[in-house]
Amino acid sequence: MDERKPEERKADVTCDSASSSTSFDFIRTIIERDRADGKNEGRVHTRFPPEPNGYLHIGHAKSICLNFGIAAQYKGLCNLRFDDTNPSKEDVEYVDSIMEDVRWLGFDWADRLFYASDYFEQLYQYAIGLIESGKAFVCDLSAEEIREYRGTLTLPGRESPYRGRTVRENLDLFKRMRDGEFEDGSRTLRAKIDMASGNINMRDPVIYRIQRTSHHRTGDDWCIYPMYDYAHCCSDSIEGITHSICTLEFEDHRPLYDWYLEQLGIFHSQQIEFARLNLTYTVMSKRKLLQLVEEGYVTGWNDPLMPTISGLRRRGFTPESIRNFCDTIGVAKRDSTVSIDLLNHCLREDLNKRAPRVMAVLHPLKVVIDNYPEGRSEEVEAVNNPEDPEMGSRMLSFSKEIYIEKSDFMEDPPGKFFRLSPGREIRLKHAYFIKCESVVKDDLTGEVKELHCTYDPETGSGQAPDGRKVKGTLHWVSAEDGVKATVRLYQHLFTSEDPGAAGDFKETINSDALEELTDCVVEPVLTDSSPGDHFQFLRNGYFCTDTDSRPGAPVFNRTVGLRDSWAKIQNK
RNA sequence: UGGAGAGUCGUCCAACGGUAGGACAGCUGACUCUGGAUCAGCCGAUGGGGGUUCGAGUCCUCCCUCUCCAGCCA
Repeated sequence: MDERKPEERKADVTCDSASSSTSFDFIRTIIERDRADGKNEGRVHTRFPPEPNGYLHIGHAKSICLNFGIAAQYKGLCNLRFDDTNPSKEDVEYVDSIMEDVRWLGFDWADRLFYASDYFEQLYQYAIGLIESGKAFVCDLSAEEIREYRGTLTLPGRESPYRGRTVRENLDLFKRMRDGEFEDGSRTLRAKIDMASGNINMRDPVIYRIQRTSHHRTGDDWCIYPMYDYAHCCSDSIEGITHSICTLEFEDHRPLYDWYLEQLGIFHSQQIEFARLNLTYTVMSKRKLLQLVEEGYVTGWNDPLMPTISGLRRRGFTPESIRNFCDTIGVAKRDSTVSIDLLNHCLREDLNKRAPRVMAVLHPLKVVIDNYPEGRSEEVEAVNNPEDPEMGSRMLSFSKEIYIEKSDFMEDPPGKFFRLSPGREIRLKHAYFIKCESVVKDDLTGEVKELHCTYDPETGSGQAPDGRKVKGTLHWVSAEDGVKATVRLYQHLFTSEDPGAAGDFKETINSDALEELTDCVVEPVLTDSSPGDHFQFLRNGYFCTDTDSRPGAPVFNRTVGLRDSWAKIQNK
């Protein structure tokens, strides 16, 4: 009984009295029903089946979270299986990166790492069975001819002239295909189904093709390789996969998936299709991502601008935030495009709890505190994270010259500007109130070069003894021990919410997506950070140390900005 | 009359035939040594027409719109 309600994740949701308000997505609904029916003895076994022909992206994360998540929820298993049936596009580089990314996301396939290529011999034997039962034949039509014979979406196809070969002849020819007697592309093994089917996948699909390409795992053992439709369902069957979850574009392939398993009479996995993830301002197809990499629009698969798992990781995303995002978006069958804002929300939610706060000035403006004693410096205490007292505090040194953010000063401010301006007093975070007394400008350009302020020694606690208030609190870095740093700011990679909508997606690439600031000044603690460390740069956003960072020359990526209500006011 | 699938707030996801709910975004306000966080409130949807029913987002029917499929890719 208990195992019928394994909603562990939602266990802490109030389940008051009779009406259990738990709702399942359509996949879990199917699984619940299957379990209730005793199908597969109640077993739940899924798999994540990437083709190693590119890096994983956030869309894959949705599938990974679904497959591994469902397995965990129902105390089942989830395999990692590489769908490596096309050696011309695949590479070990991708195999390695995929494993790294799945692990980083927090999932574990234990000892269940498989490759479709593990099953090549079994698949070959199955194919012989198909030939023997008259369900497959060797076809001598060229690729072009097959296309012609296939018909069109509205017109039925014609049967191959080789469709009537005897079992004996097919067996002989298929063996010789394997033995390498024929040219690449000269023959195929095809299923004998229905050339008039409205479903083009059923018009005698190719099962095996001849291709002399070294395979990254099987080397030159094979010169024939099975097609996806055939290899995938058989692999699922061999592994005892109960629920084979894939994306919507394979819906049309399900009849073929079922056909192969039925003809073969082997364990029948159930294919279930869901809508793939689309994100605003993002392209998600591996083909397009490959193009961005190969044509140099980004620095690589792990460019922080990329929606790849490795790109998001370098950008500073956490696995928790991605998993939480995948839970939040749910799963359904309708095409949808999730707002990138939701991803960013999940990110901030996580980082807000865990990222230590530090001060970093991105666009420094020097401030001289005229009444602060020359040569003196003092230590002030700064909490590391107001959300989590356990993260403790650190000491900062404060002295006569500091830097503040250029945008925190306006000579002639509009009404709702709460920051520094001539004659106005603000608070320096963790330190004193200062008041702007005068402005030093460049004679030629009029640019503000330096501010002269006075501080109130009585306000060291952050409060004024006389009770006077300030509107704003600014972050700052002491000029004396601030460390110079490079900071990379990112915008969306595309200027269009739907990059592919109006023709070529590359035309909507945002050439200003990366802005590199080389004159930033950060707190000295940041010199010790290592790649991947997360921080909140107070009032600026969440940042992480980049892999390009070097001792004495730190580099940070802005992972995501803070919600900025001042920016909203300005935009009105 | 090619086949398959899908239509619920701006966006995602919910709703045994029984008060259309949540999240993000947006807008107010409160609070704050981050214009952050937090809290409170507001805004806002069943593609259309018929039908069944005491009652329809849900069932039937007709229509409309959108997505996918013509690789020896996956």
